[in-house]
Amino acid sequence: MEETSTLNKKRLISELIKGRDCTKKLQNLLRRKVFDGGPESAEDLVMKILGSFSDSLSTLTSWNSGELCPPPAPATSSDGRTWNTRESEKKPAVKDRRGCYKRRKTEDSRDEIANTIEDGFAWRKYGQKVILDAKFPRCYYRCTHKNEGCKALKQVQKLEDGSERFHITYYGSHTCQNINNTTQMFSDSEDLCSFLLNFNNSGTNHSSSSLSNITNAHITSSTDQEDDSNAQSDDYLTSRNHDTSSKYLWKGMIGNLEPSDDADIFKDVIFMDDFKFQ
DNA sequence: CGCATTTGACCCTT
DNA sequence: AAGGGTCAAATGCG
Repeated sequence: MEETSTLNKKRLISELIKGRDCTKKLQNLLRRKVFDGGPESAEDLVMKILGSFSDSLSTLTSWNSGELCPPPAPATSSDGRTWNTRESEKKPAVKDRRGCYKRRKTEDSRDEIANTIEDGFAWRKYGQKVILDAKFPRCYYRCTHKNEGCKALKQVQKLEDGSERFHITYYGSHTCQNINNTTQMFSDSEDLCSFLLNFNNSGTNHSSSSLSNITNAHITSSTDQEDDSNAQSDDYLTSRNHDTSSKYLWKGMIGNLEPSDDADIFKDVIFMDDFKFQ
């Protein structure tokens, strides 16, 4: 098991380095506006980058955890639900199944670790419970627009690792017309990853919830940015106009490489639609 | 006064 | 029976 984790780590790092190198090459091509010809065309590079991200994500999903580090031991819940390792660790070594009751997981439920409980939606707290062996209570929220039929729920519990982060579980999608959640779709790396996941997996059957676990748990770097990739993100992203989103995508990817240069790269806006995928 | 939060009780699931 | 999830009355706040 330990060896597997190490191998996964190495593979992940390798893939990310490959992705970075390809992106740099692509950056150079874009500067020179060379989109084909040569040993590696822009499209080739794009495909390599996507492949790297795809492989990385596959590696991450195989870790089966919301944390960046691989779990010390396999943690599969008996009923196939994807609850965090932290939670399963708390459980005594399974005498019976009493107290194992969890809210049923649906297709559009997902976990995330965030620095703030703010996510751009209006929530109303409807309960708080002290959880067995948990240091902090769990708070229960429902969408303020419940009376309009919106069934979105979320649970918030502070992490016990000493940080000021929260474990947030979302249930259901917002069916209300909540404001402030349709802007800045790709304002941070989390949005970028969400986009990548949807884009890159559009032809596959990946579980969106499991993938969300990973992106959301791993990329929550800023404290002031809203997590508006909320429960509705999947539908939203796939239906969104790619002209705009792709621009942010590439800005995000390349901007991290050479911050001083990225402003020039998109003077001549290049959309992902300019390339042909599949 | 209207809305949000708190909190004890009850319900559901295992 | 026990723990987690939800309800709803009481309370607080602007």
